[in-house]
Amino acid sequence: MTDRPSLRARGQLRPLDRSILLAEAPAAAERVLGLVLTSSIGDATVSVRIVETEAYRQDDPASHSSRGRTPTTEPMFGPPGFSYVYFTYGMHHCMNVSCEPDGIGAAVLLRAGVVVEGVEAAQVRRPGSPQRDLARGPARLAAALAIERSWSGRDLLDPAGALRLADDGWRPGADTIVAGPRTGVRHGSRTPWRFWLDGVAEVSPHRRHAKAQR
DNA sequence: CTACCGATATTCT
DNA sequence: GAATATCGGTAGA
Repeated sequence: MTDRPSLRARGQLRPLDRSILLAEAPAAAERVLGLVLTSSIGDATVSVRIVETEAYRQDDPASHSSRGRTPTTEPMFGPPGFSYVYFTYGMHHCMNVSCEPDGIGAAVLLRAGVVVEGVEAAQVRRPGSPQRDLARGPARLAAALAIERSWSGRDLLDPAGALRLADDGWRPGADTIVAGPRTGVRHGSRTPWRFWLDGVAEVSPHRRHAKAQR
């Protein structure tokens, strides 16, 4: 069980080394756990500590990049450390961080976070939500941080950007990271490319795709 | 807790 | 037309 105080404590934010995202998507997805994503979109600043991720690669039928480079999936094919935001089910946005070298279509989906700054602003964006659920799930996380598709393709490692990913000095212990099958995917549902921090209440409940196969 | 369902836009067949 | 990297509601165990 990861102790709760460590999830909320904040040290000095340091810029990330882009090379940590140069890794293959599953390794990059593990490395993103524990990092802090900050949004200064609109008139509020909201930060979350990432506690759940999923890896998507080019040779993977569940990945948006598997059917080639398109204008929407372009950020997945660019250099590591850029945002890829997609719109799905007619109403939800989801946020990814590109990984792997320039030219390869891969990214880490940010599935859940603990709000460590700007709880009040997040509550305004997600009225009626219990605090635990403010960023529990990829579309909820995007909503809490006011991320929409216009924020796709941004460099998250630019310390002056409105959307930025950083390390505040806290890192999860290797023995607190758990892996399992990805949530809601129809193809490739047996690949254990979902990663989360053990025992953290803000991790989203696992949902199988209704017609999951392979 | 699990299971189902409807809402809804973009992309693919 | 059909499918979808989801969510929030309701119903039931």
